[in-house]
Amino acid sequence: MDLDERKRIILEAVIRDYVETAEPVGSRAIVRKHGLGVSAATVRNEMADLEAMGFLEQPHTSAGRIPSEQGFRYYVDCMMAKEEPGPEDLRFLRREITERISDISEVIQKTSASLSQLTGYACFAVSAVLSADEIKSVQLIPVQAGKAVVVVVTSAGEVLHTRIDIPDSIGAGDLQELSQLFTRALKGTRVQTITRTMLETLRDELLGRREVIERALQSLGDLLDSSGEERVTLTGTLNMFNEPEFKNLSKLRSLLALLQENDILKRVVGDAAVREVRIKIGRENQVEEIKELSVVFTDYEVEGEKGGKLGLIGPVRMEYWKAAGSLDSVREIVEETIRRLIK
Amino acid sequence: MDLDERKRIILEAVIRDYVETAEPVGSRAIVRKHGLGVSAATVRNEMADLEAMGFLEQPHTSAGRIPSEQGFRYYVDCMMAKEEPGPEDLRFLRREITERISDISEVIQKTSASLSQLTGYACFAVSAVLSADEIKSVQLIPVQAGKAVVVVVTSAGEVLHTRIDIPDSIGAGDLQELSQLFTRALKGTRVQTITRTMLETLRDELLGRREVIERALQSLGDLLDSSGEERVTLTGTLNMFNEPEFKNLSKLRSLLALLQENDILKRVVGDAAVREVRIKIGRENQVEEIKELSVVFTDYEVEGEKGGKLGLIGPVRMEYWKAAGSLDSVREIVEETIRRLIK
DNA sequence: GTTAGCACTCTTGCCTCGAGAGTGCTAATC
DNA sequence: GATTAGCACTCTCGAGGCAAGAGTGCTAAC
Repeated sequence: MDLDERKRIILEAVIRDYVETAEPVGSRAIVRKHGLGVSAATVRNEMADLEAMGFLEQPHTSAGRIPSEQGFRYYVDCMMAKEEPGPEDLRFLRREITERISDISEVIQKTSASLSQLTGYACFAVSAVLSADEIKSVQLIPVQAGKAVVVVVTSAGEVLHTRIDIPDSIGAGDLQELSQLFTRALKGTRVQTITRTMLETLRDELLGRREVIERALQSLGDLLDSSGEERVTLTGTLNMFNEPEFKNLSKLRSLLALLQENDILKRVVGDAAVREVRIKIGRENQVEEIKELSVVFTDYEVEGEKGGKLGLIGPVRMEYWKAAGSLDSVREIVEETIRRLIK
Repeated sequence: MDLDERKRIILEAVIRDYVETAEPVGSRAIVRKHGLGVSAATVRNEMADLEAMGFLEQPHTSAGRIPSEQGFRYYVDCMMAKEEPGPEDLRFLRREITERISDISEVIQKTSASLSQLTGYACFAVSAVLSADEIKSVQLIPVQAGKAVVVVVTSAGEVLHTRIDIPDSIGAGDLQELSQLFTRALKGTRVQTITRTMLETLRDELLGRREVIERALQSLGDLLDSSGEERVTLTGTLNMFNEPEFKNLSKLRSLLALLQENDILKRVVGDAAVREVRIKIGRENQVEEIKELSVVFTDYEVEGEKGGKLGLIGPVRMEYWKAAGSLDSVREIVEETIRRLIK
């Protein structure tokens, strides 16, 4: 479906004005603002065509037009130029994301926070599972009679830990020895590739202190499993109070439901990792809860491997150009920052 | 200011009905529901008295009465009986808070979540700074060339960690040796009592590997400082959507502002730790942002020492009796659980 | 001290009406 | 054939009016 030049200009005008004002856009307003050398009547005819094609719609006769989801889709696919953040904003992002950062989850956290602040939309991040991440150390630290803490440190500087019970017969020296055994056995192994079977094999090799090993291995397994879980961060939801579409509680509620249900977001963004900005507009989202919202998101990679996801959530009437541009810039920054962290 | 029996009954009736329905309560409704052997006209006279005393107010002539903040205050101070959760709910709380818990912050997290689920209000927790908590181990783990992670484990099973840069000249063996030195020097020391000066002294004792030690001590100090920070957890804010007072966005917004500003809550609850349920109703809160909300909170202690705080946030029209009762019960459970964790 | 009765007040929902904005259509114009 | 001016038409939105409903305050009787 191709549009001639004038239709494209009019479609763009409607979208820009509507995104800005949240009001239906009339033919007069368009000639007044974008004065394109023809009269309002001509614009009206064109708009009627665009409506017939499904790109515009009317809330009621005698209101102006608003872009349909299909209209936004066409614009996003065929006409839109991404808008990168200005130099000032880029400096802000770079500073927030890279400075005073000590591990990856902090990078993600800061990225999400600063991105939502910058764009005025809610921002989410699905954390990376870095397969390049290797185990560096496994320690069993006694903390009280009968209790110890298992601490795993990875090359990215992530620290996983959990408590276990230990029999009284095991002393501090035994634990230290065990720590060394574990560390030696697992050091250099990629977190993702450690399987339960590997741990089983390890158990067989360490038959001596059965009980501790049993528990330690059990919780090690759990720890590593949990590190493989994708964590979801969501920030800036309060921004949305400024959007007029959230005056009625229904959309607001659907948005805030995301706060409680991590799974919704994971379902929205799916598994594919293409390192491009993708846009889902309103009902294009298969997930019922957010059919009234739009999601703009992208994947980041580290050392050529799949990382996590970053995205912005807003009303259908969203500044897709800015959202997409910001995500492009931020992805660069995040990838670089993480690369430096784990290298 | 004393009230005779009948006024007390009427005040209670107004409060109970209003809390339940969120509608102004009329004289007829009271005789119909609580039939106290007098006519509506008599109740009207009494209500006029109560209004004159400042316990009730009218949204407008010819609506029913609603309790004023002062009315709630009087009720809470002089008449209210706390309502503990039923056995079913207690079992739920105990299960949620005590089972499958591995460290204190998890206890707090779970407590907050289950309490907000149970009461239907938003729940917050200001984390404990446990002075009984001792350092058990300090480890320096090399993760990449020039990078190491400092891991501190305490007797309560908390694990603090941060990354530091190390000069290339320092090998894994050196770091291990340092770990032992640090651990030996700090083991058994209470986290709270470690001061910068102690760390300075330690530095002087370890003059040998200046640079690493410098950095390690620096980040150790930072780590311990940050562990002394009170962390704030807030859960169940979505519950509030069900309350009719949040139909207009202003109160909702003030509530959700808490999500972003931890400090607000800290300012509300202050520092005093009296291990009693305290109630702040509406404008009694000095903090501007939540003058339209009520806060019910308490402190918990561990081994006779100040722990953290737990509280519920709701509309002024709140079931104070249930909130207070639940907090009493939950405090018991939390104190016991933490005691078991650190002992 | 209590109650019944009644006039009064205020909200709420519903209706109507006019202003305003924008359209679609037709006929004239370029 | 595309463009435009003109005009009737439609729809929303806010204001104003009205009746119903709920609850009160006051007075006079019990």
